[in-house]
Amino acid sequence: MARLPLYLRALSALSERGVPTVSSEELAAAAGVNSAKLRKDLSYLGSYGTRGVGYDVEYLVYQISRELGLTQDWPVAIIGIGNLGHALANYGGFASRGFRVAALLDADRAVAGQRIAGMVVRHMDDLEQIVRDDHVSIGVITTPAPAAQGVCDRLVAAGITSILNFAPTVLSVPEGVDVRKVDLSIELQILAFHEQRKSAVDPAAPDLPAAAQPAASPAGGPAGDLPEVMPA
Amino acid sequence: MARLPLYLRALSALSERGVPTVSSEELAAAAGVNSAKLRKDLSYLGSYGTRGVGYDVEYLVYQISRELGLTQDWPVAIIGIGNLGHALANYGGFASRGFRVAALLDADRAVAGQRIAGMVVRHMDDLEQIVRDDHVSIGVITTPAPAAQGVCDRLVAAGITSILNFAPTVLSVPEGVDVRKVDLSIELQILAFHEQRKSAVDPAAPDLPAAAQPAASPAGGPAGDLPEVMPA
DNA sequence: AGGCTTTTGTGAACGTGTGCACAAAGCTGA
DNA sequence: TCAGCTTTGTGCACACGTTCACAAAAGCCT
Repeated sequence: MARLPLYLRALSALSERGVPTVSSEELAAAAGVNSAKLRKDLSYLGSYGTRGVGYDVEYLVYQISRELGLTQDWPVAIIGIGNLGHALANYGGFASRGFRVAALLDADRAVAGQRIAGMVVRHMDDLEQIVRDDHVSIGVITTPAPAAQGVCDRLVAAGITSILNFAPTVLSVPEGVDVRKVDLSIELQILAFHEQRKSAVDPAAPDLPAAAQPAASPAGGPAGDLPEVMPA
Repeated sequence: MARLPLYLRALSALSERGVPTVSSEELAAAAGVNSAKLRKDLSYLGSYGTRGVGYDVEYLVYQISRELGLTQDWPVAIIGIGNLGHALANYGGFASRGFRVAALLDADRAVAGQRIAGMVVRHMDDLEQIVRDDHVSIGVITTPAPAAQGVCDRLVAAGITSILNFAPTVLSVPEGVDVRKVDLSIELQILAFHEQRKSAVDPAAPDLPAAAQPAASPAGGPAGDLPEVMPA
């Protein structure tokens, strides 16, 4: 389940405060979910609670860590050392939970060779060798969108089956390869959508702005030209 | 719907290539979804397709942009100018679609005053004033986790009702405020989970490691001490 | 020892989202 | 004008995730 990491984080916080046991109600509140859902999720791992008492925090932390595979470490390669790749390389959150940044790669030979976060950036040419030698199991793509699919293909060909994609593209991968995507502009657009709904009292935008009539569409127009219609 | 931004991106790409119309089948493939689902999503906006032909690309781009509220621009404030905040400030993906970084803020007076991405970083003390004067409608939290809830509360008090949270915490907000979260380590943990499942042939970790027996738990232990059990 | 309280684990109802399949609609060409 | 082809829009069934509600279990207090 995709909620286990959330529970794990809440449990870790409790653990640091020295709390020995926690009820499903408390833990659910901390994770922001329904308590019945939480119990069902945990029961999927086995019966690790004690009725009338709750769950043993330390024990549950271990069980979830094990289920998530965090008892081993996962070497991660970051491909594309631009703004975001740079930030991720320096991000402390990786190492804290079983993830280790094993390699940084970039297609630009001016970037390759630089030291970032204590590591030397390698060139894309070495991708296959690095993946093999360092047993990299997870690839993080932080390249520009046009390069993402090509990088993805090379990662898959090199044997990687888990990819975290920050590039704003839909990656196509063969069966058996997991891709998760993080897309900032999509998140913002969803927020904008809801924000607009809240202030829906304003005069609604016209359904058929002259600039966007479907009839006689310019067809070949080099586009990018969003109609600049700005409702009042 | 949360898929509209995906469609919009695919449509924009088609638009740039000068494609005049597109069928639900093609667009669905580009967005990586089922064609029936796509048609249903689009029909929710109204009947903008032509049977036997497909959808007019430019027209649909406009309709979706309007639905998402992208025909107006949304001033965004980034709070917490660390690695990630720095990267986001320089990220071009914001401006490209109706979003404008209106302000950068940080609690550290050594950071406030610096110029980043052509803007002067302001101090947190000015948050309320900045939100009011610049009509900021979306707050992006890139602070460390412990500071996130406090920042969130101040944003909400200042009148912001949409928050994009990068800090690894569950934010609690009053009714009517939308929070979306982007959590790198959760994404990685989900990948690790599936990765472990794939290689599930390895000798399973023990169910009851001595280090994590629930009986006689150390209780007050200052935790953070994940059992260091590493199966084999 | 036995009843009372607390809390888990889960059966069952509910709601939502997904995908199939097909009729209606529009275009094209003769 | 009309037949035939293409593609949308949607009714329907299904599967999944969510939530309620409660019985069984465990601890505690008298």
